[in-house]
Amino acid sequence: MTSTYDELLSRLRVGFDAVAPGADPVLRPSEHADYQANGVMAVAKALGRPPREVAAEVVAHLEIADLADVEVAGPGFLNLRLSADYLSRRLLALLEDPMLGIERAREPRRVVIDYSAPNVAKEMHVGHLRSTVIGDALVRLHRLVGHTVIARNHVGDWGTPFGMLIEHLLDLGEDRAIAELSIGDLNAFYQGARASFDASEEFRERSRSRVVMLQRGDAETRRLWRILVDQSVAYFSEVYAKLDVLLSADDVWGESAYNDYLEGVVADLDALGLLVESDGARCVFPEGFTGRDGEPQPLIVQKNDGGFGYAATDLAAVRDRVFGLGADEMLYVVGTPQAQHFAMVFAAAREAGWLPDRVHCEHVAFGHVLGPDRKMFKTRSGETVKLVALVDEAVERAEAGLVERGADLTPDERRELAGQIARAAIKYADLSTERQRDYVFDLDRMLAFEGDTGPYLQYAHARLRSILRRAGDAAVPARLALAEPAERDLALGLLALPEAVASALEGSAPHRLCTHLFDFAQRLTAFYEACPVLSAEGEVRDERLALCRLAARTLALGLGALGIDAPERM
RNA sequence: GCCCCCGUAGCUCAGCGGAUAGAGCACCGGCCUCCGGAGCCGGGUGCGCAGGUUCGAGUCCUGCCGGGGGCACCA
Repeated sequence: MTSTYDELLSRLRVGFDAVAPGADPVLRPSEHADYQANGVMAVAKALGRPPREVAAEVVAHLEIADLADVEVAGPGFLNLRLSADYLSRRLLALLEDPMLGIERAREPRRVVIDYSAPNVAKEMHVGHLRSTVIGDALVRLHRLVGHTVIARNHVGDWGTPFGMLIEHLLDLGEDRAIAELSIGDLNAFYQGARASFDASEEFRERSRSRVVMLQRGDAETRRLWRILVDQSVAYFSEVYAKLDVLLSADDVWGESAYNDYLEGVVADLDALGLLVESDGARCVFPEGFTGRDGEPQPLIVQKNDGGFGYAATDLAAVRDRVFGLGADEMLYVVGTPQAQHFAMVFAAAREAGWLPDRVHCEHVAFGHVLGPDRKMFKTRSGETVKLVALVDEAVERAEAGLVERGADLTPDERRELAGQIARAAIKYADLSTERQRDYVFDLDRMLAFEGDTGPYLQYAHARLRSILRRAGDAAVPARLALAEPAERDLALGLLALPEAVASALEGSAPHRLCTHLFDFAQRLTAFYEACPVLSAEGEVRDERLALCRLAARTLALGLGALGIDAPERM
């Protein structure tokens, strides 16, 4: 179904084209009307004519009466007010549309989304939260509109630390090591390895030679490495389940997956004449990057010890995703400190011809999670905060809140609901701020049932479901009159969902959908206030129930696209 | 030294070059025997500073100030 916005836009284009072919109508939501078109002033300026005269001419060429009334306002704005007839038709169509008016992509793309990326044998911590949650929302949003998404969890499963980790595994004994890892005590394991490494020259020596054996593909060493990876991935999967994130073990495509291609990357860069040896390292110097002393900035693909830098892995991954997976689009959901690295990798890949212009490639960068002191979020003792601990605490507080409110639930139901509320709180707080910004992690605020929070939106949905349950079956009205302003405002909110989804996708910006859903929930409270539903009669009751059904589905679908559950009751 | 991100109300944050810059929280005052009060209404001259571009700038450009981050072999 074509969205209201697109419908209006294409009608407006006809009028603008008649006066200034190709001009952008600049269609926006409006406080002064339902929508406004701001393009007239620019056109008038270009033509050297009075704006209001141009506006009148544009309006004269419009065929839009079945959709909206148009009125010239101020210096030359076109104010559009959707007709009652159109609104009614549109809402009736939405009742039949499982997508609620959201357009499926005309040309579905293959989108590779790289996110989460924890490290093997290391705890998942608050630093992985944003990548995981934002990545998950982007996966869901792309799938919603019909793109094919390939999730890639670029797990850190390779590199020098594995010598130390494998030796520690041997020192502990396999059974005990597995026991430790399987209960998710990854930090203890890692710190144990670290302690031995720091304490013993003999251990360090073993670790170094173990790395060499690992890189050479020694079978026994690989088997031990595999244990570390498998145990860790199993643990990550538990964390993803706790967060209700779509990632599974099948999406794990760690750094090691590209090992076999690294030499080829270097050889091919060399053959292309892009490789420069500098201080013993083999580097690409992509155009336009300078370092500390104004010198060209290297992207190190092979270190002076012969090992491959992570740039080599990332370049191999780009090649694999473009030519192996046939990606049309690639999103890297990685923190903002990596901005320069990715800019250089993408630039180098483009220079090498591995990243064609047709492939949209974007570093979806995000800011830090801050503690109450506005510094990097740490525990009181200064340690990084485990992701599981974070979620568990949120669940406990949500459950305590349910107990306090005297929710009529069995303990199992209460636990389940507390989990849904806790995840909503954490995810929504993360998703609802513009991603490049840092945000302050404040559980009390994000768990609140009032204000711009996940639980508030869940509540708005549960309240609608409650009304609909009590209403029983209702006839679908033949027409929705929208006699009350609050009904009309709610209807406009329903119609704006496709724009919000499109906007979130366009900017890889889930917060735009969050903003819309919150705005929509506020329209709902105004609607409740002005328009009793169950006590209304006849067609008015049917109409309001239809609006409630659409509203409930809008919230459920919108929250779902963000990875947030919409429970029936709260 | 160079580069990137951020700076909007007391606090947390929206704001796609358009009209009088908004919301939530907190605070104050009102309302409601009403489908879930987890509510509703009212109360506010705040876009870091200075230039510039533009018919129009919180939004774009330049410089500065403040915060965070990056700049050669960790990933």
